[in-house]
Amino acid sequence: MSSDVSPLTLNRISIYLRSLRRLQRQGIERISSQRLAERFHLSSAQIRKDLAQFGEFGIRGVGYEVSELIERLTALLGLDLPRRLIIVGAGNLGTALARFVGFNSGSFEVVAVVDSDPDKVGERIGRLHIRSPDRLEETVAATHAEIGVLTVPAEAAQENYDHLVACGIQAVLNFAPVRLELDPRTVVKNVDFRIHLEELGYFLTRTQE
Amino acid sequence: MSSDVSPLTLNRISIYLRSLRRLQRQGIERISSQRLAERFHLSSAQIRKDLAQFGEFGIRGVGYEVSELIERLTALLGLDLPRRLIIVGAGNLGTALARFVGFNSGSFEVVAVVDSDPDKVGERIGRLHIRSPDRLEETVAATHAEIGVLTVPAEAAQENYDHLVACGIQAVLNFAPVRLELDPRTVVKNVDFRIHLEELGYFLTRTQE
DNA sequence: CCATGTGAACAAATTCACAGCA
DNA sequence: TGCTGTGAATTTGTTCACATGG
Repeated sequence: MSSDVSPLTLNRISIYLRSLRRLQRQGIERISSQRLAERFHLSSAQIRKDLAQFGEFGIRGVGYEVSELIERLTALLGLDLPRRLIIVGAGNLGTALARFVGFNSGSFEVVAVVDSDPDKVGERIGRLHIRSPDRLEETVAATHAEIGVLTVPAEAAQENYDHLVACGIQAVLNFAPVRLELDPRTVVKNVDFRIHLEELGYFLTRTQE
Repeated sequence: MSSDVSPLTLNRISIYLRSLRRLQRQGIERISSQRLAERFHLSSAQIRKDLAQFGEFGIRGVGYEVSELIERLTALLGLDLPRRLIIVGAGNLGTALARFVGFNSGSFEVVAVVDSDPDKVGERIGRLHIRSPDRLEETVAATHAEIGVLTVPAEAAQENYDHLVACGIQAVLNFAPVRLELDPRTVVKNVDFRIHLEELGYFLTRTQE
């Protein structure tokens, strides 16, 4: 289908959805793009443009039905289906993410943690046992994991990514500070803390001197 | 100064720097934008455009001197100065980040961890004790922390941000899934895992049906 | 009448392509 | 000669402003 939606738009859709859920909790049933924008520091024109890409969700002269819009956006992002995560790399970050609420809420759930260190294999993180990557394919198949989370050191990132791809994983969230060489059949989102820190550093040098 | 550099450019500068350091470790002394682009899947024209914003770093007909370019970019990002981080929120994520290598390498260092839970105050994370936010101003002053890292729940993010700002923090890395209402004297970078997961979810729904 | 949905205007970012210098 | 540095062309993203329809 029309898979050519800009990632910027998609990010904003996530934000709209989150905002709408808040409104819903507050019992608000209808909202205009104008008021939604004011409430959450967004742009009303952009809200309309973004939404219009996916259909006519609003009622002219009235606004949007909160619950209906939530449903539509939820379906759009596939949040009505469960998404199972497999974490590769049980260091500080991997371990924390395995327990992290954001990774275990809504439709997302961590179903497996893998680490190549034999000393770690067998250890427990919450209710999960750390597994060896030797049987990654089996693990992926058994748990129906769809999203791989890479929390290995930079040097090991590419091989682990390749391994995940070989096991049928199509979506990867990469925390290793490397540009991976990508298989075209996958999507990868990079989360790179150091880049953010360095950006903040740049700002601090500008303001301090 | 010319503080109006796009964040996109700045992100790429970080990536160039990282790539150059790798080349340096491999003993490469000179590189052209062309070969740098090939090696790390970048765009050569963009490399030149990005660098040219900050001066004439290259030699026509030859390329760039790796070590010199590293020096210049390091200074540009202020990575020649130490940057101290204070982590606010000692949950799973905050605790992991306090120990995370990426947050304790190069010029970055975690110098304090703060949590409002009295049961946590006094506990140790590595060589740091968790402190109470009551004396945040003192803590910031004593540790010379410059960058605040927000790892508190969404509901608590705004107040903790405001508190950091009141204590003189100008740069914040926000992990809470909220759009903060910003003080204009600060820069904030948001890291929002859920947005990334939802983007991946969108892709999976497109390819699976 | 009022807020959506949208073409048209504008702005930002990227890519192209080449003049100019080592 | 061969690369950088850079205007010009193009693509992408955002904002404006209004015709359209509930």
